[in-house]
Amino acid sequence: MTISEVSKRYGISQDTLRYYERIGVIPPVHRTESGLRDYTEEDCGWVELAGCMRGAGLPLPALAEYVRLSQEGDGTIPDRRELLMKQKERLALQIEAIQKTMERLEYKISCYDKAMGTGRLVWD
Amino acid sequence: MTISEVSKRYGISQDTLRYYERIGVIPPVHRTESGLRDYTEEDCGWVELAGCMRGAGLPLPALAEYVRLSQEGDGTIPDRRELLMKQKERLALQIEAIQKTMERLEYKISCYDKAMGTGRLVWD
DNA sequence: TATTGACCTGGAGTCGGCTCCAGATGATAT
DNA sequence: ATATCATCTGGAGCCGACTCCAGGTCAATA
Repeated sequence: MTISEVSKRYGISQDTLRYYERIGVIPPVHRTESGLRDYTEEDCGWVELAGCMRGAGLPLPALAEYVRLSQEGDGTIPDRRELLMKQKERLALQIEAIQKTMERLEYKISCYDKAMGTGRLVWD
Repeated sequence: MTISEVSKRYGISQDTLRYYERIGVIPPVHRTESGLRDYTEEDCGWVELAGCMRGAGLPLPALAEYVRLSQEGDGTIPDRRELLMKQKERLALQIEAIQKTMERLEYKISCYDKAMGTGRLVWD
């Protein structure tokens, strides 16, 4: 699979795909004899994982560390588990913060709704 | 209230407080005769709002726009409502993405839990 | 086989969101 | 009065995550 196909498939730019590979967020991708990237399904799996994690705002260095550990073999299983746990907790906190903010926004919006009836805004 | 007090109260550095004011994420803060910042409770309200919104990852330019509109008077009420709605929707999407990622992490972690019993990792 | 379009690398540039610094001025304690 | 500490401004620097570019190679088509 060419880089342009992978790019379309996951909505990640070619530049970003190369960048991810460079910094180790995905392991080295298989190449054709002449040196062009030729993504296997496994390569794609890593791309998809990176896309998912990045979509949630996980820091790339954490992801790169996970990939590095994975390449290193079964000895790193506990470390990898640990890493994933930490990131999960980070995300849980983040969700909390976002929910608090959403409630706040909803409250404000309700004030604006009233204001749009009366023309005057109370408690902004 | 001095900037150092406000900084402690909201856990936002003095530099960041000045920065926020500079880019309009909070409106101009009241000053003493000699030009030192002297935050009123209203000023603090804006700081607190900014802290909450950036905690959820809201882009500062959006926040600045909101502040600008607020300074402009009641004529901008519909615009402000619109702006808040948009950001709320952005946050809703973000929560979805994060939840998807968390499920994924949980699944992976469960695989690692099994792996740590058997010594072998299945389906990483 | 000549051209055109996709892909390569290494490095530079961009953008958001801070963070740090220098040099000046204000406030406080001895 | 003086030393020390907080605060001021404007500007530079930094970090993460891309994004763009130049100059070169590879591949498909006429």
